[in-house]
Parts: sequence; structure tokens; C-alpha cells
Amino acid sequence: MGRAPCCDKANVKKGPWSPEEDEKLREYIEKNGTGGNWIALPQKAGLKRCGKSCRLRWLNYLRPNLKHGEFSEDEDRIICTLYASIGSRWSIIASQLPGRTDNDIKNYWNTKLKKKMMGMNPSALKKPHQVNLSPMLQNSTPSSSFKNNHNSYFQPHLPFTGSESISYSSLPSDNYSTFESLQNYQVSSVFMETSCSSSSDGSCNNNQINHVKEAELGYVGDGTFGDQIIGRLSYLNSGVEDQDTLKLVPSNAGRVSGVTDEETRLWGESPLEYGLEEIKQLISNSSCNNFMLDDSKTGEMVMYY
DNA sequence: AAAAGTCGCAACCGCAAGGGA
DNA sequence: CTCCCTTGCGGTTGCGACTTT
Repeated sequence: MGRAPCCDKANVKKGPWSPEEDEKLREYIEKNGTGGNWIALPQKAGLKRCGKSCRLRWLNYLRPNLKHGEFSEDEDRIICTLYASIGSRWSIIASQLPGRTDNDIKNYWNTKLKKKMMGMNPSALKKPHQVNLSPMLQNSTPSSSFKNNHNSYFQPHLPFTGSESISYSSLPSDNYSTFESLQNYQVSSVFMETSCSSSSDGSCNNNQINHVKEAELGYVGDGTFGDQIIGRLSYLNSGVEDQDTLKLVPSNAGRVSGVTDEETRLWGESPLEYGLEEIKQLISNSSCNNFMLDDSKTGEMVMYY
């Protein structure tokens, strides 16, 4: 027995939306809202469309304040940096680009930006596959493990609370060429501000301060500069659990020109500290060398390469 | 001028998660 | 606790527009 269809396929129209349908949908939602039920909406709005289709059309095209047209250099950089950090999690990426939808960004990445960034290195665009990160973490000697400021080594799961800051300062270093040199990283803030979301649900969590409940940290890369210590934060936020990704950057990193104060505010010290060359390298690393966290695994950390 | 190839975007599909009954 | 419904997400497809041969 198959999965129940979300709507009566025989009686719904598919394909491109006509201006009349757009108008009906826009008018209905502006007057009544979505009513929290997309499935029932098309019938109420007098549309012969699947609820999912209505939702998609509204979120990706009709919703107010959507930006259409060319992506700016800044947007390019944000997309590239985030893609290198978290992979194809378009909704998260979209949440950092007001007015852009996940679908927009996904299409833009797949059709233009990927080629723009990686034009000279097509082999870097092959599909990632998974490797298990656990052995790498387990086999790390103490000298190359991450220490927090209580002198304990990080495990893939490291619960912590409050505003404790994390720093890695015990390792020797005068260059960035080795794993050992991943030092002086710190979480610039464990109280992170989230920007207004433009993700496909259309919701908007303006400037909420989320209290970190738990962090999962892992080392991402092969030990060369451009690698990342990347992690995931769970928040305690008035009963609402949410997650975000953090990236630890060298505390002595300089600012990259062109990074706005607004971006810095949104991101603290993190991803936008990269210039285009570093981004390119990160993309290359994340799909060839290749490391992306798979958050579907919790007991052990998994990477793609 | 026409056919073939490529590109870009909108839309669809199916799975997983969330949440209420 | 389980089931079922709805939503959200990311991958994929379809197709019109444009370019090349």
C-alpha cells in the first residue's frame, strides 16, 4: 500500500500558474491569511491546485518583499561561504538573505554560482559521499584534541550551558599548516542573534536571542588552512528549540573588506571572514577532500567527501 | 532558416519531522 | 504511545528561451 496522496491528483491543475490563479491566491491570502492549513486553502480560494503547489507559489513568487533579479556580490559571498560550511541547506542559507527564497538560491547555485566559483575545477563538483568522522576524533592524540577552557577535551557531544566561552589556546603555533595549529579559536558569542527568516515557511523570528543549550563540535578538513572547526548549537529559547551552525574562526583573523557591519552583527566573527579565494578553497575542500557534516547522525559525527 | 544543444527557472515529487488527536 | 495529517525541505524534472551549429 502506497503513501496517501496529498490531494486528489485527478482534479488538480499542474504546471505553470496563470495570472488569474496568482491573483486569486494573492487576494485570498491577503484577505484571509493561510489559515494555517494549506491543504484546505485551494478549495476555499477557488483554485484547482494542490495545497502544496499553492504554498510553493506563494512562498517562492507571490509573497511580498521578495527580491527578484540579480544576486549581489555580497549575496554571492554569503551563499558560497554558507554552502562551504553547511552544504546544501538552502533554507538556512535563505534565512541569511532577506527577500531570497531557498528555491531561488538553490537554482542560482546550481545554474550559475557553482560554475562561477568552480569554473576551473569541475572535478570538485562531484557528489559527496560519506565517511565516518568518529575514528579521526577518537584517534586524535591529546595534543591535537580540542580543549575547552576547563582543560577538558571536546567529544562529539559536548553539553554546556550558559555563556561559557570556548577557546583553544594551549597548542603551539606560528602558522596554519597543521592540524595542531588550529589554535586560538573561540566562539565569539554563544548568545547568537538570528536574523529575520526568509525561509520557505515565511516565518520571521526577528532578533531573538537564543541561549545555547548544547553544542556538537567537530573538526572539518584535512589539516590545512581553510579547514574549519564546525559545530551545531542547540538553543534554549523560551521552550522553542532551534538549531544553528557555528564555525570557529581564528581569533586573530582580520576582517575581509566588504563585510558590512550588518553582516558582522548577524554572524559575529564567523563565516564572512572569508574572501573569495578562501571560499573557493572551502567549496573545493567540501566536495573533494571533502567534508560536510551530516546532521542526521547524532551518535557519531559523519562527514561527506 | 532550421535543428540541436544548452541554460535557467518554476514547479513537482517524495521523504522526514512536527504536532495534534 | 501510536497513528495520521500537514508542513518543510532538498533533489529532480519539465519546458520555454536562448545560443550554437
